[in-house]
Amino acid sequence: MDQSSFPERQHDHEACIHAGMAYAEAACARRKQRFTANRRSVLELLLAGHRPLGVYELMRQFDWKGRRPAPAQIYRALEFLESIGLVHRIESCNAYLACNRPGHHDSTVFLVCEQCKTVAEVEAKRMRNAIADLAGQTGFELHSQVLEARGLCPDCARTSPADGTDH
Amino acid sequence: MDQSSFPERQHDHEACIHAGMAYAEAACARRKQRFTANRRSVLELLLAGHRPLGVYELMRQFDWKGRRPAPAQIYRALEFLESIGLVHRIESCNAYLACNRPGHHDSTVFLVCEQCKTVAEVEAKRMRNAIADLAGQTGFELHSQVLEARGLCPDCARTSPADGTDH
DNA sequence: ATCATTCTGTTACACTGTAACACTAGAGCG
DNA sequence: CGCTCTAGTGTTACAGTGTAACAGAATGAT
Repeated sequence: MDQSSFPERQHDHEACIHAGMAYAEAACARRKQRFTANRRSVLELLLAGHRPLGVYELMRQFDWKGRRPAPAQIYRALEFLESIGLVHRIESCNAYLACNRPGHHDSTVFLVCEQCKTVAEVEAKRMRNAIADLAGQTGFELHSQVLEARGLCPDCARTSPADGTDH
Repeated sequence: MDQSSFPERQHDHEACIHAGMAYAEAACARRKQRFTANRRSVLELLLAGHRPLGVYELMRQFDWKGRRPAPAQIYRALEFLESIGLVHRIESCNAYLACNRPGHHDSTVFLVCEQCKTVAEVEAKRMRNAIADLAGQTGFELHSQVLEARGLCPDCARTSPADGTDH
């Protein structure tokens, strides 16, 4: 139930969790970095949540022998996971999302639903290139791009019509 | 001194402050809203700062009979100024910027310098349209877009070369 | 075993943002 | 003019976001 036509709902969630974990293991092995329990837990929570999670949300969900980790703990894991391209910060939410297209991390626009908070990642390499060109023309040395669209996913748009009175 | 070729440094700062204030007066008159002392002060600070300012920065600069306003005070003014299109929140900085092209508010990409924190606003209507198309294709109901490029402005790029060892 | 490095656990603090409530200033009206 | 209604203010209090710093544990290299 609760399936729809919006991209990020059409997938096998279990499979995508496994794929994410496997990608992380591989990326760590390749770079000779450690995939520690801390990092593993945070990634698991993000993959399972499947939407942007704030740091306090992560802290609360972090089942850790009864105690709760401090923010720094979470931030370290997030920073690491971002560095290997598995997690994305959604700036307009102050929250973090497990990337479901690891590796394509840098050619994506995020469509953020303001109601149900789901995020779709859509291919947008051309847009990224266009911005790189724009920047280049002014002599700006581009490091990274933040491309986020905010609105309502198809499901929520249907449920709460924008404005009935558009006559 | 300190002039350069990057777009947002080529302007008469005094004139742009006056233009901003005048625009605000006009917009308020048109909408029958009040341009109160609180709102005026915040806008003046942002226009004078000419780069994104955080709320605490604004609070500290707010000269207010010796006392300091609470955050809510500032947020209210910011919310109002955003609503009339004179101020933009830069998501990737958690900070606010007085728009130097009031009215063109929605057809812009922000180039944020990670070193000196200046922000250039460059015309990008086509990019906005492209994203609107992308969203439309998936059935996403678009409300707003966050388009920010991060990197080094030409001045800072010159000062701190990206990487000498690029042979 | 030792040493250096990386990561963890922790404290403490600064910044960002919101809820709630009593109060004040203006606008509209009799 | 005074009354009332509303928008905006001044304030307290708190929740969430993010970083600095440091001691100690775990790992990897020799």
